[in-house]
Amino acid sequence: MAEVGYVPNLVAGGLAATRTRIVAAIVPYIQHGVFADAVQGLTDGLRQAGYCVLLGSSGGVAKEEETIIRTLLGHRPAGLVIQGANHTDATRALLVKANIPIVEMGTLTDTPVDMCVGYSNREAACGAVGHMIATGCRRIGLVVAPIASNDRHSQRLMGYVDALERVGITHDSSLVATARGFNFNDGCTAVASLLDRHPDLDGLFCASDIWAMSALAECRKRGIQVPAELSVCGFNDQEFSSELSPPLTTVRVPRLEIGAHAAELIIARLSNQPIAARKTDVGFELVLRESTLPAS
Amino acid sequence: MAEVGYVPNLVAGGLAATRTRIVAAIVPYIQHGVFADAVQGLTDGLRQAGYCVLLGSSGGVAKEEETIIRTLLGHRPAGLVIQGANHTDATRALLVKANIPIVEMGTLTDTPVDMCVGYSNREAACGAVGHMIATGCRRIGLVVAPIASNDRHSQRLMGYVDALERVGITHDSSLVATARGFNFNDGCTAVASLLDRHPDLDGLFCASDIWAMSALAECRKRGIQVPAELSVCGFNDQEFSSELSPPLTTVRVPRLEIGAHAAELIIARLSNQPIAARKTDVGFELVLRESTLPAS
DNA sequence: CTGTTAGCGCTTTCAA
DNA sequence: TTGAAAGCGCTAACAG
Repeated sequence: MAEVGYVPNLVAGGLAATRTRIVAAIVPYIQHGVFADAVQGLTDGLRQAGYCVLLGSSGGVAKEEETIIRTLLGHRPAGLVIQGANHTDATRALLVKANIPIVEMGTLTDTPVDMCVGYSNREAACGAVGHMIATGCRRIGLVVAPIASNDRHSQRLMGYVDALERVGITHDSSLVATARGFNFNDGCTAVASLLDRHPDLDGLFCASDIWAMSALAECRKRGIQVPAELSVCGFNDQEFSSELSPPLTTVRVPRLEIGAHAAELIIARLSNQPIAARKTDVGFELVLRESTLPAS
Repeated sequence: MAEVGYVPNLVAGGLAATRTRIVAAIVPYIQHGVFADAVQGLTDGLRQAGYCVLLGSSGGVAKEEETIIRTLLGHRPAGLVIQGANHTDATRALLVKANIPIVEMGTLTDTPVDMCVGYSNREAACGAVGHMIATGCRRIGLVVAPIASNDRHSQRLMGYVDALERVGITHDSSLVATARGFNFNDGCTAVASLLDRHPDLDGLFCASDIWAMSALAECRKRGIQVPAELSVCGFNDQEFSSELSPPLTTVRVPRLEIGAHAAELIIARLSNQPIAARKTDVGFELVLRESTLPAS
């Protein structure tokens, strides 16, 4: 049969069985290394169990996310994986109503739609900023994504504030710059405005390595010594981060593993196996390199 | 209707209409920035026309690719997009028989299964190596992917040979190192073996920026000055490439645009619009930075 | 255990 | 123009 080149019609099969072998995945940007890694882990994990990934990219816009989810759900996926945990009410309702296994990735929440696998963005950011404080930084800037539309980055902002308050530094919101997107140039714009407004900064926490890369470039341009004059810390430990000049201090998160674990959770649910926990903490690790001062 | 939270069953719709609004996409690695960019362009372009992307990752293995394509084709996609143009005979037969619009990305071939959009890997590599030769390099190493399974990289190898022969240098195959995968460490291994065997190299062309990043790291480790002692050139112009130390000379290719154009082609076909050409050359650009000697 | 039949939820066609 | 009916190609449930 296979010799004749027969390819079974999975659409008909899906209709008949009222369940497909498709899992929907929604990420803000496929291009972003962090999400790409998670999708890779997810795809590989699912493939072994015979599932395909139906991919959607929201651009980080909640309303877009809703539209995409509606479409993807129309294809009656057996499960759904999504980045983050802050969705519109309509989205949440849609997800609940779909009545399929759902994994929210990259964050931890006590109220997942169904399951979540990630790490504490707040604690990770607090740890990173805490390290900068421990090495003597007192005036620390922050570059984040628009916090209204990005729960992980709003958590990182909270972690930043936590670390400051812990040592009695009051949070100055003018030290926070919002980057428009996850591109090098978006980071440059944000960092430049921060550096213009606050020449007295002695630390800069960039909630994405790509912006830390922008920061290093901007500092080079302005003749600011890193870390002597300004400590720079990133987030994600992307592959290039150790190769920047200076090598970047950052927070390492198990990106591929997050996707792989999401796949396991979905598959387990689909085969009626028990789930260890609705919430899986994959942890994080502070990677100390040369863009921050050494701990004394 | 939408207020009640009704989500139309696209599976039933697909069966009834005998055509879905799904386009299959197969790339070697989702993680690799180049493919992620192409998939992003594709996804965004298709979404506007109401199509979703069903994603597959082959790991660069031809046999895997075949299996994945068979599965994806089972979902009766309206079109299919795939990286590269060297497929197994069975794969080609499968694609032809599917009788849907197909775009092969990232390469140019005179015998596409249906359509292709990309650039000449051979000419691009020839241009890059030609530049190194023009700046005085005579003993140039090459780092590529396994050429048997990667048509784009085998084209780059040909371009490398072209450039050498043009100035009368005979190709020495011991100067070619194969990197196992597209990771920093894979590049380190390949570069290290090359540097060990050939301490007299004065140039190194890495067919992927990630390996050029490895090369810069390896040179730093060994105290080799770049470009004074060894010129290094990459391929792809990834976002980090300008931020390495020294900034990397590389070949820029319109990654996002390739995906976006593939989307346009598929959509045009699906709406019975005429296609300008089966073969679209999106070109490339040599980006000269500091990891190669200045042209004198 | 094998063979048959009734749908799955839509689109499309054809009749009213 | 609107409405009814016939499938799309499978799976699952049932009867033999």
